Amino acid sequence: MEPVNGSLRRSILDISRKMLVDEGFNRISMRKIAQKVGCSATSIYLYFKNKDALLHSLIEEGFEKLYEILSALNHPDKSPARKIEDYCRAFINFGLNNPEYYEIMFQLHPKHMERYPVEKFRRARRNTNLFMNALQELNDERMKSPEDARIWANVFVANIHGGISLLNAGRVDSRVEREKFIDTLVAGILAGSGELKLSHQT
Amino acid sequence: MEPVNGSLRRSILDISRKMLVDEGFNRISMRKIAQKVGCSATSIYLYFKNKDALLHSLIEEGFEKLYEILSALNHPDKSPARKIEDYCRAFINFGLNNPEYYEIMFQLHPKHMERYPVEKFRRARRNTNLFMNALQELNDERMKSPEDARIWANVFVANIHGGISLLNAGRVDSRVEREKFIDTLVAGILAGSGELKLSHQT
DNA sequence: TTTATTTACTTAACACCGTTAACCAAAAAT
DNA sequence: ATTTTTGGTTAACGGTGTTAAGTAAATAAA
Repeated sequence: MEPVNGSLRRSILDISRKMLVDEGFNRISMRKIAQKVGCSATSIYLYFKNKDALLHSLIEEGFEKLYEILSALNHPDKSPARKIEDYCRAFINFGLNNPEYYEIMFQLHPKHMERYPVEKFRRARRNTNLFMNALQELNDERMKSPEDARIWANVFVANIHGGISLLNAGRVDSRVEREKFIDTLVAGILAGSGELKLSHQT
Repeated sequence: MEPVNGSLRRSILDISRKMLVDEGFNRISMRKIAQKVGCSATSIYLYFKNKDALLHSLIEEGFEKLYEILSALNHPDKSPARKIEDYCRAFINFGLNNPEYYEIMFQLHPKHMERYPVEKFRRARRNTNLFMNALQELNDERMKSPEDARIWANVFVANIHGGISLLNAGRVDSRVEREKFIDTLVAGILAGSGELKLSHQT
């Protein structure tokens, strides 16, 4: 059975992406991908070294997608404080709206990331760098040095990640309203780094 | 081959716990457990409904262990602010020192948690409740209602979890010193909820 | 004391999984 | 016309969680 599309590699990626979004990461198998693509399971190995390498392509797509969203918020005539809050909320929305993408981007076991190419890691870091740049623009006394801004940027991402992770895992107390949790999470993140405040009170 | 210990269930749990700590969650298999225990793989099903149920016992152990650590810090003549910081640091240490336990407690895919007993969930929540109680003791204006304290307690745990998760996954920028990251994380968490400050500046 | 039943386990098997080795037909190059 | 490369295939290995059926020993009932 020939793939409709002449490029088998492209078909494999398209089907894998769809299966990831529809059924989730842990329901994907080489044989199931192959069956949907219309080729043998081993043909996938002609274009991807192994299952992890295939996954890495999807992970990269995820980080690119996130970066598209975040970098679009980086408008010159926006205050750095506002940028940071926008980044936070957009990041959270991305994580909640794309839980399967988010899982492989941030929750995948380190074992599967050992061979993630350095260059892809570098590109993924651009997302954290957006936070870092905005934090430096703040001219806050705690963020004077780039090193401090880098630390805080990583802490911001960690805090956001923690919220998304617990929400997606259903581990936030069910008596806590989702929206209030998110608002409080963002408020806490912003306040944590100095004098940042929510742009609109709830 | 008889298990040394007359209670097979106990032996299975002991071996599973050791394999979890030594080799990690995803290297555990029913057959490998059985081989080490000295019984057949299917014998495990006499005492645990399936692999998830076995895992749930270990998860529960993890939450009990964490609660022992945290509740020991809940001394009456300690300021609530100090309690909260101690909780944060002890929580983080637990996560970093017991990454395999932490993984199944907080990172396990929801699919594997669907049948986690409600009663065990309730016991696991005692950890968040420690934060909640301390936050209420603060008498901060933002924490007046128990509802607000509950939200903030969940946000605190989310922030802590985010840090542990990224550290254990090796996803914190390698140029950021581990200790500084943790200090900044804790400082951010404490500052986020109001006027809390680190007990000792770094 | 003999028979029946329960207890505590085992072996065999099913339907999957990622991955490798060996093979093969058609296209391209020599 | 013959060799080589391209782009796939099938078969197989050693694993996985789980279920069904069988079995030997201990216990209970007759």
